[in-house]
Amino acid sequence: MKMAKLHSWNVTPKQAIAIQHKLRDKIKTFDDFDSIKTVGGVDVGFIKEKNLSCAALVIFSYPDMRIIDVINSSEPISFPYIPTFLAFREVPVVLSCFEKLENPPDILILDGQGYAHPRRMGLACHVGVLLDIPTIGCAKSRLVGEFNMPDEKKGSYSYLYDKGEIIGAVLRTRDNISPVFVSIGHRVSLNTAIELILDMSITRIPEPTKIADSEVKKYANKIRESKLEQESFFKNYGI
DNA sequence: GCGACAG
DNA sequence: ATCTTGTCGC
Repeated sequence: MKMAKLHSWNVTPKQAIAIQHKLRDKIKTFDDFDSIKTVGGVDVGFIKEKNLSCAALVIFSYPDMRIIDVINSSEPISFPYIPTFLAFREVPVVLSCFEKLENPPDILILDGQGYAHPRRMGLACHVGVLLDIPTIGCAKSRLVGEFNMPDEKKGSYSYLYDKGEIIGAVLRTRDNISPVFVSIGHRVSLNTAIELILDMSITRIPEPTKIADSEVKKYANKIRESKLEQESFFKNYGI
């Protein structure tokens, strides 16, 4: 798909903050999409020895949730892991997956926070705004905000608050299993985000994220194996 | 200054 | 995230 003019990814934390502040005004906190026919899930993995970040973007038909496409890509690691700057580490390789895609999914689920971020610009918002597509953030743990534990029953949730503002929801996707943290990314309301995540969850982690996670691990292992091939190749040629 | 801190 | 074996529980 076509990409808009992007900002640099080779930045200092101070520049990263400036970028987050600038992009923050572009977030659409309301539903802005037509009927959902496809949903996507992305996840990123790292191979430190090769300084590579790899990603898997899985596209599903909706609501039947059949896998209709799997796209992989890898890029050099360009940024360290620093809380609140996750996007600068993971977005580059996610975008390279989208460059290989003709049509983006109607909704994209990311493994991390969206609006539930100190500057309201978590991973899901960053990807959503840059590609201008509907996104939802679903994280396994909290970055910021206060909340009361929701009831143990699947479907129950409580709101995540920060500085007097609702920034997301703590949602139970399974009975008696630790909740997930849902927040909007772009062009989706929080209520819709909660409903969709619940609808796409069979186990604790929503299917798009779960499948993307297994796919990226498969892909990363393939790259690790090819490393052995490369080494033997050099050996065979006496390099 | 100290503690917290998505993946 | 990644490194790693067995093990407790539905």
